[in-house]
Amino acid sequence: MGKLDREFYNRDTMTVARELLGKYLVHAGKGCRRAGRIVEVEAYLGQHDKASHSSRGRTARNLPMFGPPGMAYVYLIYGMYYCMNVVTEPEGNASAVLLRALEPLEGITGRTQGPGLLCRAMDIDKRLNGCDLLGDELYITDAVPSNFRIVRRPRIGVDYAGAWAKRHLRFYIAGNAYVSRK
DNA sequence: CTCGGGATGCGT
DNA sequence: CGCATCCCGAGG
Repeated sequence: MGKLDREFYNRDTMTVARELLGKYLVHAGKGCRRAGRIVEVEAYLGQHDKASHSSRGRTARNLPMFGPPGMAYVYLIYGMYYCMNVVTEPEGNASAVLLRALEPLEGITGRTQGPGLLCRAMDIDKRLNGCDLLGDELYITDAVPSNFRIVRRPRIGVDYAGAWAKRHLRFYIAGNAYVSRK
């Protein structure tokens, strides 16, 4: 299974989000390897998206979002969990896809239903912020083809974002047991 | 510098 | 619904 290349990420964010479903997220750490199948994601559509961290312009935290596609944007939330995004679209568009849930494949002990648990189970934290997903530590690979239906729903936890909160930018694999908040 | 709140998850 | 727990980002 090949690693996804730069051009995969350098596309329309909703397309990347949908196509990430079913792919494999791999964290090859020191001596241990963790992997899971991506089953739930959310799209964040650039600076005009009021729910996006990039909506108030470039800041210290969201810097990776403004960089080239194919990089990881990892941030701390509520003082105790990390969330991982993959940066999409050409540099400067400040768009990304949040990885919300995985189906465990390899080396995973904890739960993976939800962005915070996903990062904990995959041992993903601030150290991996800005990491290139075309490198050898953290990356996403193609998967064996499988048929599934994709469900679209409003994103979780962004009620403050007005009209943007209503848009169906959360995507998940229909019927999958590892999807959060079904 | 202070201060309010957050792309969460868990227990009540 | 409350809360843990801490960093970010806005404002003075």
